[in-house]
Amino acid sequence: MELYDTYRREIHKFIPISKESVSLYACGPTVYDYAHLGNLRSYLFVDVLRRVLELNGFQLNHVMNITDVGHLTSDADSGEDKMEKGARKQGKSAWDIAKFFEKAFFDDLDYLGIKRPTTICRATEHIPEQIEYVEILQQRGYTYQTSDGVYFDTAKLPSYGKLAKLDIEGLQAGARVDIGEKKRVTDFALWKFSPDGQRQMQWSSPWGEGFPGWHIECSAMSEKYLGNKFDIHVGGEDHIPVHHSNEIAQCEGRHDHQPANFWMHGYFLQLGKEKLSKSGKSLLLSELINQGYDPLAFRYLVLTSHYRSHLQFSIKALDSAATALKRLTKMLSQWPDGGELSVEFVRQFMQCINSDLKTPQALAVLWAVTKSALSDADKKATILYFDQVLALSLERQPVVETVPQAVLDLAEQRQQARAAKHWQQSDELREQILKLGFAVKDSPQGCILAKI
RNA sequence: GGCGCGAUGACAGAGUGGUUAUGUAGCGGACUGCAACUCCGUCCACGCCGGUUCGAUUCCGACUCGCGCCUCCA
Repeated sequence: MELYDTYRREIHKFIPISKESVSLYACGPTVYDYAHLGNLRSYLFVDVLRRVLELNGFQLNHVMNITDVGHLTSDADSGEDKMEKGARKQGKSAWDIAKFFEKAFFDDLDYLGIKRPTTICRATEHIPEQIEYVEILQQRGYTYQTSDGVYFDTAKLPSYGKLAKLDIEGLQAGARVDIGEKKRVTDFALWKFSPDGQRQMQWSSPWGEGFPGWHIECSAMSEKYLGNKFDIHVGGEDHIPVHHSNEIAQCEGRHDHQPANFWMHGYFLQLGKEKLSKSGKSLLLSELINQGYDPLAFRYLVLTSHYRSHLQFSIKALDSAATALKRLTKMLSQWPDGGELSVEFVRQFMQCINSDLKTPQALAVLWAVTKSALSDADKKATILYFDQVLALSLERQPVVETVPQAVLDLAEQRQQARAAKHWQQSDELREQILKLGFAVKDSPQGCILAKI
């Protein structure tokens, strides 16, 4: 299979380091708030990647971090701590906040059919590893200290910023934030001293009481669980210029090479003209579920676009995805089991997904199967094979609704009216049933009631 | 201000130097008491101006517009 590597800006054949398993590190959430739909798109991308690798026969060693340390509100290493701010707002401890939003995050992943990583690691549970990492960088001469922390000296690394094609001079000139005591705009904190007053989260270190910088946790934990060279590192596109550039710098500072063979990035979901963000506009999966949407309709919508292009979210687009998904599950539920895979369609499907995860084309293959000359049983078997990657739960039976007695009574009355050809009365009864939230569909076997 | 990316039909979104996905919506028809569902058929596109070419939506250049990052962010 072939995957796009941001570092080389090219598609390359994927060859794992070990035949035993694929090592995959995914940047996880900072758990100080709910994940919005944009965040979730990124985890859907990782899930598709993982399922495609698995369908190709690879075992996965999938590690994801949970950033439960506060850090600061800006990459300029200044401003207020997000976690502590959230804690103060809600009157809870920073630790409680982290635990609460971590659970909410995994609930969302479950709704979307996203597989859990094989290893989940929390930043607060790996403080010694992070301190050790900084110590080694210090010994190797890549750090300097200011009044508020220990910083990585990016000037010591000629290759700094290659991933993002950063123009250091340009950044320096165009910087919109005060760089404080930092020597260079791209320098970043490895360890921060506790500011005035006590923080809820702080630890002792060779440099004093404080807390780790944002980027060091990923370097320390990926190395602990996957070694200093692993197969794939994934994250959102926003991580390219800062977070991942800094992770590479840290690894090069310690090992003289960058940590991953492939860097893959999921692109943003956009809401109209506005970008989703945690501080500004946000849209939650739980809101859609409360409005009656199947969460997997969102998954379908995400699959209709390629992970490396922006996706314009709208309720209209979600509706069209929901309709398409409903039609598919309905079709599948009416087809018999026991069919055989279509070798040709499976080949086409694999060709799509193995070519840098082309899920839009893969869905087109799926629809081609539904319209093909195959038997219904073979169509079903083939499509369910695809569903190992799509994970749209296409095999589920349509939900059996509990219909209130009042609705059943009205439906019975309507049947009688229809039998008597009292069409006007029949239509009025249908209106009444509709107001109670049920649609009426007549069939030769009687009428079918479906919740709207 | 600096760096990068993109402009495809009503919407979302693929792809391609000539045969122009896919889904939803629309339209026409079948079915239905009327609908819904389903089925059959069908319309609509490649921002603008030049260039290369037998031929460009696809390649190159300018322009216009939009977006992302350089604050938080997936």
